[in-house]
Amino acid sequence: MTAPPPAASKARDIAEAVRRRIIAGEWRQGDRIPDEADLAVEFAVARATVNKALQMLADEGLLDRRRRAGTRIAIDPVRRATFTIAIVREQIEHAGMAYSHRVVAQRLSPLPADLAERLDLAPGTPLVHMRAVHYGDGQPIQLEDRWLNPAAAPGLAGADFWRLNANEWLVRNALYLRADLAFSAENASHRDARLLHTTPGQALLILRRTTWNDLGPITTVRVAFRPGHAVANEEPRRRRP
Amino acid sequence: MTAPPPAASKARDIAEAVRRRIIAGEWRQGDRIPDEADLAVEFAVARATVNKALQMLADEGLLDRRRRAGTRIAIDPVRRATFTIAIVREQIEHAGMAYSHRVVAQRLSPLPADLAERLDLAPGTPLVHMRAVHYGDGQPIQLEDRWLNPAAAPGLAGADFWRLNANEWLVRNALYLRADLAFSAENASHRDARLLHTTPGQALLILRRTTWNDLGPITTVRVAFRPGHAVANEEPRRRRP
DNA sequence: CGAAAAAATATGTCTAGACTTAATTTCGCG
DNA sequence: CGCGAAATTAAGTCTAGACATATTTTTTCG
Repeated sequence: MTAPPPAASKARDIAEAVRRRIIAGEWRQGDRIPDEADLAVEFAVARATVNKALQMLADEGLLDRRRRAGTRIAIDPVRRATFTIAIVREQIEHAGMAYSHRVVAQRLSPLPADLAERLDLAPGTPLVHMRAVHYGDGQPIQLEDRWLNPAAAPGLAGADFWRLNANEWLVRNALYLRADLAFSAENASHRDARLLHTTPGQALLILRRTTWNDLGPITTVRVAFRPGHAVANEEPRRRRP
Repeated sequence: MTAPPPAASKARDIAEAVRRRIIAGEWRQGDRIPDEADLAVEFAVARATVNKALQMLADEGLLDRRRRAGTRIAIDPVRRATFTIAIVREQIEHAGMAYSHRVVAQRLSPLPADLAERLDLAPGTPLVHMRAVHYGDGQPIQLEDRWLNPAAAPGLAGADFWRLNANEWLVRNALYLRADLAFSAENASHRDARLLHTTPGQALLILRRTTWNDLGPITTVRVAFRPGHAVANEEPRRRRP
């Protein structure tokens, strides 16, 4: 009736059954649930299958599991949500719009102090600083303000970001090991407003992302979405249709 | 030096090794990587262990796997990030502040049309509408504007939200099966500004969340964070210290 | 040649059993 | 009674082998 079921499997069925028991109040917050061996008998499966099912629920934050202590319903069922950060172009084209982008500025600049701290680099280190706007059907969709660390992205010097899309170049050439990201909101500056075709002061959703690899920080970027844009979570894991 | 390593295991080691090969460019975007059986031989482990490792990377979005077709490096390595939405009180107390909250309004109201669509209910259906402010050390931290569906939350009628924390009551009494959430930004209304001790027009980070169970939509809430607040992702999975 | 049928193959999932490890419980001793 | 050592327990992980299930590739036949 709504979404395609996430494919069945014994493990998923068991996870679902346990989830329902918790929701139905059969097992209550803080309670210990039967151990894997007992559940394996009840559901007539191998213990490994029960383990997989309970791991899923623990990853969601619904269960707390500890060796020897057993599995308990989380006292404060913190819930985790997964957001997918796709390549801008993909996003725009996926929405059926024609993609284009424009590089507004690009030059080697000394790193400001606030970013230096975030990147764990010395203030004043020269990084490539660039700004670009991404358009869908000619309308600005998002604005990126990016600092690139040549030391951590070999080949960067040769890349021509006036023509290429930095986001895409990075995704293809400088995969990262770790990423920090955070959502916040800011009032549009005059520059933001001009580039996004809106008015100064307009509330903008901001995504800041910093990525790292073995060689150090690769890049930090501030993405400002066009007014009204929302970033939503994806449903559990959906297998291909 | 940075974060505690996410605990070792053969599966995680293999995932890490594969990730590094991709990052090092040994295997390139779109390429097929060796199949599970070969990797199992190479790493001298059982195939199930390789399967687990590759599943992890596929969940992250780094790999694309298909039966018979094999495993390929994702062409557009979409990356997924997990955000944890904790209970406000927990969050505030965790930050070392004294928690308090105040219910600003609560009454049965007919559901507005825009929310009716989101909730898949008939417009005008009477739901409980409430607004509350959450404080840390007396300063407003977030503002919630919530609509509750008594039909999906048995026991709601008896709950006293003038004293209890709705967020917490819900978490403890109306666990959900599905949640939609989305981040956006809005300029503070006069009411937002008054309740959050800020000025109208100030950019606010907004989180909208709607939860569902078998009986239908349970609640939909608009959370406005205090100006400057950012919501960050958590690092991969961190086991307890 | 082209379409339908058959074979091959890589991942998906499960099982039974074993060993490891963190934590709790029990026990023995001063 | 208090404390530390030892036993116990439940989850964490791995293995070897099996079967299921999408797909792709090959073969067969009209």
